[in-house]
Amino acid sequence: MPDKQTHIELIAALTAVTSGVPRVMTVRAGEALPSGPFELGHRSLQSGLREWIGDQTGHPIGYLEQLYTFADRDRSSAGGDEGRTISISYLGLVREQAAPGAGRPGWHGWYEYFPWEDHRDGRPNCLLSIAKGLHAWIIAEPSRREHRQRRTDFAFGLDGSPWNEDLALQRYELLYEAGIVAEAGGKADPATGRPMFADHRRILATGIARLRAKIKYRPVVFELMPENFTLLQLQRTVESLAGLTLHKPNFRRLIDQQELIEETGGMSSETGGRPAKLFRYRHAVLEERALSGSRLPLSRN
Amino acid sequence: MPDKQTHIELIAALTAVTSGVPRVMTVRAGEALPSGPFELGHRSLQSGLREWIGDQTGHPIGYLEQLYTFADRDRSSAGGDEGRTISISYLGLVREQAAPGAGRPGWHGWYEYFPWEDHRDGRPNCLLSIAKGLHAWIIAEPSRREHRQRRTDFAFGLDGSPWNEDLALQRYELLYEAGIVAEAGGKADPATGRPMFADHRRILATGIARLRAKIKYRPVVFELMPENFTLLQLQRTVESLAGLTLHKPNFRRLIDQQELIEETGGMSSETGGRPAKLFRYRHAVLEERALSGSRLPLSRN
DNA sequence: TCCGTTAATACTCAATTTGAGTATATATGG
DNA sequence: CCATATATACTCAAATTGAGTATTAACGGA
Repeated sequence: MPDKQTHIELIAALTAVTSGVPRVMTVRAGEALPSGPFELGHRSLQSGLREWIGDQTGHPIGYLEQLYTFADRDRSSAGGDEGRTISISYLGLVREQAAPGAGRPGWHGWYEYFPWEDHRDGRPNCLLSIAKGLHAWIIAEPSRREHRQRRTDFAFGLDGSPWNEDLALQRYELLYEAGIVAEAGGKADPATGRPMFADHRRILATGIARLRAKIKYRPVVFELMPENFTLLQLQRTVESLAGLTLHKPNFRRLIDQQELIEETGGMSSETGGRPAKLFRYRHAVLEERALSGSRLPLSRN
Repeated sequence: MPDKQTHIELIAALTAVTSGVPRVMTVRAGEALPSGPFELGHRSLQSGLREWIGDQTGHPIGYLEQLYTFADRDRSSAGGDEGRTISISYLGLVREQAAPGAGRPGWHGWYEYFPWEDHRDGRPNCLLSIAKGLHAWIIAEPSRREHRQRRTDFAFGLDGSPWNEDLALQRYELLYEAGIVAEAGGKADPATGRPMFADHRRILATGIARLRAKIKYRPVVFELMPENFTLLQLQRTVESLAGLTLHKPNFRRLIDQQELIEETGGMSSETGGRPAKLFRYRHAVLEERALSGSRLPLSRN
């Protein structure tokens, strides 16, 4: 074995929201995330990925954030020992756009891959069969039973725990550990969602969890919105990402406390009710602004 | 050029808190973070790093979290084109311990490298000279003046903006961009802190920012505490990390609302006042628990 | 022994922020 | 002109947070 090369691979979880559905860009008929080698010529990882995405898809990326770097041997795609692959994964946000033409890479809904994550119409039924599978795993090993039970209850909002949308990654990893998900040898079952190549679904879960956490303290949603939008459109976008329904009056109050948006003057009468005011994001003033605050009990001395 | 190898390097920002000072493990007389090549034999990045740290230092790592992966050519240490280095950086937390013996790698205080980050005794004076340097940079380019001013005011809590301890990374990157910091060609000045090799100080800033954000919503402080501790010790540790003083009664209220700790029954009379109850972290019950909640206005339907 | 000092611990109270709900206004399509 | 669908504006109680006060328990000299 003369030349055990290490390959550096960039993987992108690109997300857009169209008509209330958060979608991810895929290749291979929805089975993989777009990825490519990191070329030596690139100035940095980010710029390498940006260039590469610009070429592969027509979509300019507004927002790009590093997710995680993987090199686990036991999860690598090329199982053998002909070198190793380091995968550096990114989350990218793309503005809503017309449906892509034929021949283009496909956009698939998040919740095809994670049906248990969408709670906008209440707890999805697939959670019942998932809970059954998890229970089998919990009782399979008496010595770890209690610990597994606690982790499961916490992650999936069982036995009194509330559902927490931020735990998308923990949930996927628990299903993986329990062998329920197809990538971990589980049997095909619509309740456990559509599998993906290698660890791509895990990367997508990482991206979802990161985005769900981030919309609460940084104004990243606006990277997914068109220039002008109504408050309900904004709310629907956030709801689709969080997989939850929000309280309309309170959502509005929250938004205008932050002073992140301003009226354009225009109105929209798309939806059939009273026409809504159009708003736009106040780019100029607020590029680098934190939303929430300390959560630590400061003393002012 | 036959063999343009890509090197994978692991870099660790290991932190411990001793007697109210957060410290980082360094090598080369405080000029660099410990780092080493990623060997092909390792099962995963994390385990590779754990092994390696275990060998190099006597300290077992309780908590280890990936920070960021860098490959920017213009920040690489070996400036030439003999291949490229990918640096994967980690934040590790180490429990308080007796002072390390001679010959061991050294622990240096965070605030030697970032004197402007410690606000426990009020705004440090070094901020005055830093603000002066930043102002020169702001007015140097009239077309970007307003934008630079806003970013500076926000990051450093100037002109009405409050100081936000979470922005440690933004602050360092601003100083880098402005050429104030020695790594970016700035002149030596105690106010701008002690420089480090290559981009190691940037990695430390990333770790500090991550940890400051994380203590607010995950119980990670306990990774830095001894088995038994008093409430004031806990408070002092949090304060040292955040670089802020906290309001004692409210800190206590916060802590026991979370139900993260329990009394051991013992007392401590170390400090000279009334003896304090000793507490311990409730490992068993709470390994995977989120603290804060949604910040999204849910509807309960 | 008494008194100043240093903490620990226990409360109080007003100001904000949240959660939840109600009321009114303005479109559209029969 | 009315049913329907949404937009927008308020209200109000409950919970959380920020700030401060009071009391208790040790120690170390004078």
